Amino acid sequence: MANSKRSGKARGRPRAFDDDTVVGEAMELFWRSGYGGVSVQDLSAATGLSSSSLYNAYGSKLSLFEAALDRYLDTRIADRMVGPLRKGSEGLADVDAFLERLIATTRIRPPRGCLAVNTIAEFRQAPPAITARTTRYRAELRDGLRAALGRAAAAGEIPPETVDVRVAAVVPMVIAFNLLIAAGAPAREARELLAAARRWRVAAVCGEPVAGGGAGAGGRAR
Amino acid sequence: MANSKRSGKARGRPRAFDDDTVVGEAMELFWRSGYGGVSVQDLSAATGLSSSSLYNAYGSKLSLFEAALDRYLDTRIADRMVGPLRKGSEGLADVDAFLERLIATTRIRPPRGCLAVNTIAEFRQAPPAITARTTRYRAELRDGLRAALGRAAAAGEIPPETVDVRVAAVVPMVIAFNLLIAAGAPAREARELLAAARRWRVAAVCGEPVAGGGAGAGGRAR
DNA sequence: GCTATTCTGAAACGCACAATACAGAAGTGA
DNA sequence: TCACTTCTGTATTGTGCGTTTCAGAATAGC
Repeated sequence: MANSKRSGKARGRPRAFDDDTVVGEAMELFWRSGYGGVSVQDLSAATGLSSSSLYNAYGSKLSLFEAALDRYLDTRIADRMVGPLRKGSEGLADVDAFLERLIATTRIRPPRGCLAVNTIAEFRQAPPAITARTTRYRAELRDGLRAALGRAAAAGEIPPETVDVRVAAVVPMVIAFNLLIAAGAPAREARELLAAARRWRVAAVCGEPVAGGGAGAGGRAR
Repeated sequence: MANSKRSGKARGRPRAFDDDTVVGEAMELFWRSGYGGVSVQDLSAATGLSSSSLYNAYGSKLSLFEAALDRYLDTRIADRMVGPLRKGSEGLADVDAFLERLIATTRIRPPRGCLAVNTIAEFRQAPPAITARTTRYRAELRDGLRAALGRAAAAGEIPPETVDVRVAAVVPMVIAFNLLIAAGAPAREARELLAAARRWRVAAVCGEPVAGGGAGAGGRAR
């Protein structure tokens, strides 16, 4: 029944493997090849554990994937990527640094994108346990950007009332960027997208209202 | 050996099904559920053909998928979506109409996105026959946008030297839009992306040059 | 020591899948 | 008519998958 964490008093034969290591290996595997691209045999080979041990500890392939995804969100996203964004001391500069960090992930060969975004792309109708985690990913992203842009507004870098629309525009761009990277699209194309995100970060596009989205072929600039 | 097209002189027992209908049904199925989400049994049930007939006619599930993808690219993309873009008589207005058409696809329930983009997202390392078709998709998109923006430049709507950068920015946005739709993201989020694409289409972002850096945060800054 | 509890490894299970074999049906041209 | 070619349905094959079974090994508390 999926006791991935043993209770405090350890009775019986103790575990011969380290839980953190196994989840970490699984994360790497799922990150590189996707959920469907990794078989239990692959997990067994990578961790050195038999399938019965894996099932005894984690219950199912999907449960192990959930643990790996949690690990990814905790360490890679919450800590490494959006942590500085949320807890930074600057405004727009922190957003720039975040986008720079994103671009840096491009250089890994072969490109594996972002595990959370890959998961969104892979599952057509994801089970609730997965949806909850991809939702968390988007929430982390949104909150981090909102915090940084909030500081930017407080510092007078941007008008405060434009924070929300900026966040709403940048979040999907970040997701799209990662999707393109994982899909093997030319890095040049993906970076065009980030350049656009950077402009959204910087300022309201002049001449056209930031909010509204529609308005046909609205205000022709120039 | 996969005679999906019978030669002119029909000898032997004639086919009892219509090739176009079968490929069309397959396209709908793959579009809705993805390549991995459709089994040969599903195809058999949807078309009314036995698996042996399907294999006799198309050779393999992948070959049938290729035919369905070709059909999709021919009818939905080349004809319906980018046809008016390429052969239109206006400039920016044609681009607007194209984006409007894109938004209209959002209203279909459940959202199935774009078959070509879904394919990009589904295949981690796609076989060459698939890659060739997704590449064609991006080429169609790029050429159509380039044609319309070229007319816009000729009409004086935009500076001619900015055509290429605009195309390079809008194409990934369209792809990203479709990916978000297929992933079940809130339509509102996806439309934020298109709103950004529309601004890229419309004009140089005022105050900031389209290419290169302005205001301290241009594409290459830092 | 004993007993209870928990891990581990080899093997196997059931299932769904893509793909095939085969024999008969249904046409063709001569 | 005949011989020949091509389609079609039933049944089956082989394969890989996630998962389970089970017997034994290892350690805890008593």
